[in-house]
Amino acid sequence: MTSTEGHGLRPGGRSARVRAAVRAATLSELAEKGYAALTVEGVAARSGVHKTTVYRRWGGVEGLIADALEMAAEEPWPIPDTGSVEEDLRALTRLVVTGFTDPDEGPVSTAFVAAALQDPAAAAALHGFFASRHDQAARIVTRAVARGELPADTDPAEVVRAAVAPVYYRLFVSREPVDAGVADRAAGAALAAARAGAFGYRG
Amino acid sequence: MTSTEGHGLRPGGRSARVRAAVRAATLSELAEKGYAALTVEGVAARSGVHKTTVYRRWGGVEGLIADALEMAAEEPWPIPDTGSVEEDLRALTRLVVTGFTDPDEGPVSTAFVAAALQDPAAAAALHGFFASRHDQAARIVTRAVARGELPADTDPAEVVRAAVAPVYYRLFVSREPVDAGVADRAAGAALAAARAGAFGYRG
DNA sequence: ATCTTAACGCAACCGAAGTTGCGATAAGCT
DNA sequence: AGCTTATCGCAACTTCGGTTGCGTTAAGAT
Repeated sequence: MTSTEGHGLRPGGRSARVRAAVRAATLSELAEKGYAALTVEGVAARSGVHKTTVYRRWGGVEGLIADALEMAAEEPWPIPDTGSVEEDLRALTRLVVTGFTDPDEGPVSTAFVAAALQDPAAAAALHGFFASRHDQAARIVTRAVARGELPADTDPAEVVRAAVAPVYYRLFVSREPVDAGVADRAAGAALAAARAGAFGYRG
Repeated sequence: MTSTEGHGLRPGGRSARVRAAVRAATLSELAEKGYAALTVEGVAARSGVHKTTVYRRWGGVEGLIADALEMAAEEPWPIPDTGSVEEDLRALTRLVVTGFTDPDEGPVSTAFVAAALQDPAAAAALHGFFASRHDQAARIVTRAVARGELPADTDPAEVVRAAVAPVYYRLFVSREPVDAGVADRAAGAALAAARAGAFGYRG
């Protein structure tokens, strides 16, 4: 865990290639067939790596997901910085909407949530992923506080959660359609609550 | 679909017994082992019904979930009515928290969300379930509007969504712990936004 | 009471996911 | 270059979820 490539005990040429091939194949399989149809044999066939190797190094489907999640958590996020909290929050919630409705990345993102619901390791990985996202997105709020747009004792991560939560709620719980309008209203509501001081560290 | 028991073509004694036994076994299995471990064979063994019968009438695991969901959607919900929106909303979000963290009903509720993520039929059933819940909970807001506690053009269901969404977000997406405090803050934020007019039908 | 047939039980079968033991390959070290 | 051993490929096996064909039971109608 010291370097970027810190999983295998022998991270040299062959193992690295195997790892990269399996990771890529996992993402492709998820994008095409979704989580329900993700199988070790499918990933093995697509990657050209033998299935026993995949079973040994990743343990199974859950391991593949967890690995892909850790990879996804590392790459940074284009946090908006327009100079206005309102615009920033709207851009943020719209980013979430596209991330889950886009034909390319949508199935993959959805697969992460689905996997977390069935495997503790994937759940832990997802927790880490969103902790990272909260950290990054919180800057939107801290900047707004610095500009005096929001109360000084506002909890940044809490605003972020309130903004994006309704989008996720419709996507995965109530199963209602989501679009840019939903994103905008969610961002607006979170902002209104923040302005009213609802996200202060003391109630 | 005319009567309460409207699925089988021959709803008489035996079929009804089979149906009830399978439904009960499904809920028990979900509560004990969770959705990931839910199998037709397990339900068949526990219910005393042969597995071929279960496969024929329910089609598979997804059908079992969808059936259980429809059953759950029918039973009403103890919507709070304390006379204060703030108290009502808090009670509502707390109801959600206990519904998913309680050792008994928690795994079953979670299973419904998990199943919807993998099967379109379960997703449709879950959508219907929450549409019903929104309808029932909206009364909290309509009463508040009638009392003059909230703006007249407030969208009731939108307030409900905003109140409960952060709880679900932590449960299934960010994987953060939830308790009564989280429930109270989520209700408070939704209320603050509603008072500010963020849930008016016109932006 | 009798008859028709939908619904169920049963046993055998099929296929794919997951496991195991062993031999082959190639990192990484001297 | 040569050696050691972690890692991978391979084939056979096991297990279990799911399917099929057929005989049996009992619901519902006359």
